[in-house]
Amino acid sequence: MAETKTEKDSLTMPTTYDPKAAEAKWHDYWMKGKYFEAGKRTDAEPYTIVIPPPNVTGMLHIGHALDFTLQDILIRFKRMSGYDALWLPGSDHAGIATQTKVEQKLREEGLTRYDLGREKFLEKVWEWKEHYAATIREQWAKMGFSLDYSRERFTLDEGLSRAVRTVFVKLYEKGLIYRGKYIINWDPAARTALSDIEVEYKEVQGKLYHLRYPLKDGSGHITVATTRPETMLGDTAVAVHPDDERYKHLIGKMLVLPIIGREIPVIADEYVEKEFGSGAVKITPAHDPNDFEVGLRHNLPQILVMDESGKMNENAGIYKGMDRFECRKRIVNDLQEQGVLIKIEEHVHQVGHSERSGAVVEPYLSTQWFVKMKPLAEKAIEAQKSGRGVRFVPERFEKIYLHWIENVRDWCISRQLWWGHRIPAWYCGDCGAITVSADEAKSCSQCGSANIRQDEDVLDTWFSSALWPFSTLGWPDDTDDMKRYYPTNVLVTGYDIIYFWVARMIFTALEFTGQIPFKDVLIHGLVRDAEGRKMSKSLGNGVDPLEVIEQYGADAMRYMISTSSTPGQDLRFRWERVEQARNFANKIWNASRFALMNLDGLTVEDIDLGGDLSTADRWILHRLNETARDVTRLLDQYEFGETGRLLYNFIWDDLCDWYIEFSKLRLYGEDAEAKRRTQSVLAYVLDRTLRLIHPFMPFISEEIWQHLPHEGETIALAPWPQYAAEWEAPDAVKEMELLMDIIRSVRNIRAEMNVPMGKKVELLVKPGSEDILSVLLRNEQYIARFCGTSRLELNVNAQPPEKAVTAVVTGAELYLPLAGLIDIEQEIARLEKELQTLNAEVERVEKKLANAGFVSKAPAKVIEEEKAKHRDYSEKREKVLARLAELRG
RNA sequence: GACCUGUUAGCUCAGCUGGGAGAGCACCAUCUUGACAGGGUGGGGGUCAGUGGUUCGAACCCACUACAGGUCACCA
Repeated sequence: MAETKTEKDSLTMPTTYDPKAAEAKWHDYWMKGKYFEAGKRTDAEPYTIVIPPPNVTGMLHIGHALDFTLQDILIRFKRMSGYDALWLPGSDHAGIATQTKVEQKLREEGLTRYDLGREKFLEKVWEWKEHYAATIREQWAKMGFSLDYSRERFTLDEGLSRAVRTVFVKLYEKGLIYRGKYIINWDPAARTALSDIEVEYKEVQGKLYHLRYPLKDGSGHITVATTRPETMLGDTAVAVHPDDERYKHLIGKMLVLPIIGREIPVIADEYVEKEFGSGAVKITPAHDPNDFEVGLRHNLPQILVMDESGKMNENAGIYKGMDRFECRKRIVNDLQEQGVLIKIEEHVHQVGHSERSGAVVEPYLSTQWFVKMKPLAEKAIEAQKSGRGVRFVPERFEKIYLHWIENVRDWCISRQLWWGHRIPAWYCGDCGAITVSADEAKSCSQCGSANIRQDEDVLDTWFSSALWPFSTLGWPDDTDDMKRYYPTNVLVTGYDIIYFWVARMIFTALEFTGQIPFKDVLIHGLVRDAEGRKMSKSLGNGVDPLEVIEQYGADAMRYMISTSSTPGQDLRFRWERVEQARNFANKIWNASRFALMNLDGLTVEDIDLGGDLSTADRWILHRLNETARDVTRLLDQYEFGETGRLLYNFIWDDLCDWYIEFSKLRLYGEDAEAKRRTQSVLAYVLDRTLRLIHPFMPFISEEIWQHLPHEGETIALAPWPQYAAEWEAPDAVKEMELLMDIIRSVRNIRAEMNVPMGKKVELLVKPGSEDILSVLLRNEQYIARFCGTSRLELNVNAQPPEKAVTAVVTGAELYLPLAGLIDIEQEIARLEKELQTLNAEVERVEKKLANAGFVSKAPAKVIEEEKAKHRDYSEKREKVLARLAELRG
């Protein structure tokens, strides 16, 4: 649908860009056109990104905006470059996080999940989910993301749930999933198990309590130290090092545990370090991971002294029912009274906290499901080290990934929650066997009894996230999407979830698809506040992307956030930068407005870049060509910041400040043919420029592009500008640079000498500079325009008048006669300052060129450049020196 | 304790396989020049944290030091 607009359109364009109207309009238009649905270009190469699914816990924050914007830039870039681009959207059920939120809401109504029961509670969570999934979609729309909604997925939808059960069953059958009683990280607030990485260790100023346990035979005692005295209620031994001379004679003897009175043995185990503390360690197998291991080796009883909410249980005797921290206070008091507590030391140590609830994590003996990591990790390590792994950008994150996976321990995957994938395991009430099945089990696989009961627990959220890149494409079925779009091209995410997610996707993908899930992993940093602090609810320093959009527009936000980022590096959110981006959008808007006012109904068919183009025309086409080449290269390298700067400079400096100013004379001039050619170039360059900026600023580029002469329904599908050698125009570049040099030089003098606008400018050219003169003559009007005068005179003059200012330009002798405006002293001072800088430059280059090592070893190109600089600076310096001599008489 | 990242203009940051120090904001001067004052033009401002090394040449590579931030692992 080729359309041509007339200049009338531009009259309706206000002098500042109004993002609101354009944004709503174009997003609807894109959706109606289904431009982002993949699979239409069957002959094109696919390019796939699967979105890191946001949690349905709430609204998207500015960190999401960064992550998604980078993806949208890539996907739009690739779509325009001709790929069959698929950006697959979705969201994550986020087990603990979502359940906690809904429970919080219930609590406000005075209810708990138990009041509702599992089914009713889950209904509430689904309501919550629907609400936030819809909110998230609205936010995506506002940010202008080109997602393929026809393929949207949710981690708990039917297909993905089936993938989860399939993986569980297969791993179980391979012996890579097992159930067992181990020490796990227990969150007493959420009352669920956690995996190792869901525990955050924080440095805490605690105390080290030294306790004296008496020997049963009354022959003495052993001193042990602990940071958690309440766990002594569960002690079942005291361990010493087998070679420790101090204790050797006590090994095998019995101690009497104070308060409880239980008799516990002194055992020998190499785990104990002789040098630390007293060299004797109390062993609590049910409440400490190391003690648990020791307990297994020595067949010690495992005594739990707390319940699931962190309260002391019946094994704690008189402390039963007390909260664990309350109990600590009381027991310390009691131990002191009994003379057992002999010393309390201040002790700084790391204490694990639940990543979700913030509660102090309790190492807790409990029966849970685990994934056996070693065989899976080995495959992943092998793939990575043999070069068949994923490519991390920046590279350094590969080390972090490898370090983790090389040291990973078994993964606790069961959670005592309701919101999530229920574990597909059934226990037989008759024979006790476990039946694991991807489909609903009806009877025990061992004895056939129908008296079976499904495991109450659900799987860790990250278990389903780990399958995301392929489960979303239809796995375990061998779907068309799976065949076409897998493995995906790039995963874009923050460094904070490399362990949680990236690593787990890699090893599960290798295990189940035999391929890496994505070729590249682009790691970006975190968005921090203006002071560099992490954004958090408690600080209240978070930035709402919708507010940014409300104030400055989605394009400004996108441009700001994407171009402020360097791979792997955090960035600070500063409103000034959004403002700068908004101003940039406005600059584009106004440049376009100018073009539209002056295209006189030009159509696509009218655009003709052949024929006799002006120097400026050829120069801007050359610059556009270079810019397209560099932007393409930089985007392929994920250098968003550099790309943004390149486009900014090209648009603001080259296109607006130089080319558009140059074009005015021809657009306002009498020569109809020249005017038409310039209109062509202007329309063409603007069109291609909008395409280049479109991935960053989709709305404004579409809005303007639709007003311009164009072909096609949307700029989102317009072909990406390609570099073409035919647009190289070195001669035009050279001439433009000379002109710019002259103009800048004259402007500089104007400003320094306070020459008023409109004052006649006379340029004198020394005899012998005829080639320069011809360039000047050809561009007389332009120079006048740029120098702020309508009266320009060009003269050949061997002897400049005394009251003239020297414009130092390479290849020319230029003087501005400014009688009455300057005095000689002033000009001498100005020239001397200039001489100083030139001297320094010449000296630097001469030193370099005089260096034998440089001349013999540096590349020829570099030497040539230095020589050219030397000629340039020397020439300018000669002029200044000569002029100074003249002025001084 | 191990490792990682940073330290560049008053502020926030670029500087993409080593080759004359950049941007935005702020500051000063100036311009109501027919797209844009959210603008134009011109200008001031930096021993690129420090020391040593490699190199013809270092903000960039190597070593060490200082400071800031982070990750991981920890012994009761």
